[in-house]
Amino acid sequence: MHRWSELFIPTLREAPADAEVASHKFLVRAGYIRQLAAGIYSYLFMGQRSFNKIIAIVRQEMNTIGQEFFLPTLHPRELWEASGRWAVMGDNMFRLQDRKGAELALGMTHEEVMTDIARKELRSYKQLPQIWYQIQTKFRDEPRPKSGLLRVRQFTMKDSYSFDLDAAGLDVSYQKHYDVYCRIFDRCGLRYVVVEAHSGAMGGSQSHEFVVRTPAGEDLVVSCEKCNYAANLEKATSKLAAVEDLKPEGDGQPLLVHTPGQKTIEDVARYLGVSPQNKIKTLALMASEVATGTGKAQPVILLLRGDHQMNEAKLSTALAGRETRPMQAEEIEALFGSPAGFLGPIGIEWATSLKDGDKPILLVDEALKDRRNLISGANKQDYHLKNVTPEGNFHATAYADLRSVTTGEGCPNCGGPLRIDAAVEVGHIFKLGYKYSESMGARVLDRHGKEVTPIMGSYGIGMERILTAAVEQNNDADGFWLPPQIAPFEIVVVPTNVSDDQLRTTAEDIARRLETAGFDVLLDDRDERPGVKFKDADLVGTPFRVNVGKKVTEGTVEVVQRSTHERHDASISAITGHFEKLLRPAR
RNA sequence: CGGGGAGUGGCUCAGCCUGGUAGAGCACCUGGUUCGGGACCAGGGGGUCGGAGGUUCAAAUCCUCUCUCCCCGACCA
Repeated sequence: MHRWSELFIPTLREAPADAEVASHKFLVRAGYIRQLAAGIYSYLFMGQRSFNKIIAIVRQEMNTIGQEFFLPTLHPRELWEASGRWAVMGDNMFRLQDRKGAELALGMTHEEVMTDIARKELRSYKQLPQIWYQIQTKFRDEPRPKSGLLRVRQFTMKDSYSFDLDAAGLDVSYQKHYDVYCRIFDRCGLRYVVVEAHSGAMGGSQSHEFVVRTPAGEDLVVSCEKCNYAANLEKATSKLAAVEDLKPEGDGQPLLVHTPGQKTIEDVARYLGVSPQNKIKTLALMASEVATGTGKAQPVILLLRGDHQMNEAKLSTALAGRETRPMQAEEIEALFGSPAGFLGPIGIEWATSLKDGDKPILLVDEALKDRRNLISGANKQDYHLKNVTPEGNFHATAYADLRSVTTGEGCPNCGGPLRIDAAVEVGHIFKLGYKYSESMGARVLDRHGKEVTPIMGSYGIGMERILTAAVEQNNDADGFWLPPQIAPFEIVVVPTNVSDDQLRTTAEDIARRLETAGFDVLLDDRDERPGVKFKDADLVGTPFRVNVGKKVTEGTVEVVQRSTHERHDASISAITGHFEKLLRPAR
């Protein structure tokens, strides 16, 4: 039996001064975790107990579709060179040398190791499909760890990898993961949403994120108030309300107007008495191949509607993964012959395709397509141009979706209003395609004896984020309560006074019977005043409490539901049946 | 990496400006009273004031350098 008096559950009255978000404050106060360094945490008894329950759920569900492995966390450099990611991962990868000076990395993800096994072992289509997973520590040297366990440098991930003969097979593996992830998060008691996501540095074609809405989150998710559309902000699109174009002025050709000192979109719009929606926003960037840093940078000019924001993920997609940085003042002068603030697309010869490496690229957001008589910078200090019409007065290298959706715009499916919420990403599934199997040389023979490259998927769950998200979703001024499935204890039994023999022995008896019935029970046998015990019980995440007090003489105790503070009397003799109904309703 | 903030007992903080015997509350130990929402009384233990260097008769306090942590930004499978 778990007796509080003998356990190490170091609760704190006050939150540590450096904790900001609820989950961080409460996990520390409840004695679940302690910090060792920035983004590095120790799990104490209560934290590890909850964590083990989460792991058990994930393992049990994953075993229905895949096979559990356990891969090394120490990776030789050569492996990462093979996929090309030794350079790509940059400072985010922890690196070290062995005694011989050979270079190693701490694993931040395991595509390389899994693919290495696949390329050495898989020979025939008859061996496919395969789904391999592990629950393992990952190391990422985040530039800025934050928010307690929400963004850390060492964490535990369930990562899985699928190998299929063809795209149709990948669809099946992907869907299996989708379904299993839903079961996992359901069983963990999370309120989550699945959103379309940008596949980012992982590459690949399709991707979904499983996210939990909370202000503490770092992701922004867009969802429709009317239908079930949901997408990460990096991916979300919207329908825009029509904008009325300006009337042409003069002969309808671009018309120079003096705008002294008016640099920002808002300034110019106000000065000229027009809406920013009738303005062109011109952004000047330099693009280069990721990682090499050696290839020459190519100018990329972005045009957006004046009131829109550029979306970096979409830009990265439009540029086929090349990375960008803002142009420096000298580079702007050299290309436009004008200082920033008065830039525009006219008077410059643009590339006709993205491959055309000698000329600057002009990427234009789709929201500017078919617009007329816009106002842009004139590439001349203190001047702007009126009557600027895309394809009439300049030619885009390409049109693309480059802007971020904003609240209230129309859902792309149904037109309903979109909302944007902060969220924590707890799971992510990717269709990787051939990126790793191709670069690392995994091949099998198909049924015709022809050599083919298996197609891959990769799938991750941030294990501690399940705990963190649950705390973010279930807390109040006094502490938090976890869903019973992932709580370190389901029930805490609290005798109000242990020096009263009857209360103490009754509490012991109740705790023992509940434990025998299969519940995780914590008996608070400490010689403390009731108030102290109640406060602690409310703090440490147990969803139910049994108060063993004066009413034992009547044969009853008090059952308190932590989430609502609702309390009701229950008969001592029928206490196990009582909790069977509360906690095991399905049985 | 840019900007901001903070390091004083286990926790939360005061003291620093204006240099002069290191403090409070909580926690902890002992004894007693108490016992349904973080009790009270009495006694007690515990601090290289993040580190190094400097100024000074004298440094938690002033100066220089440095380390660490937190927040905002950049970044982020």
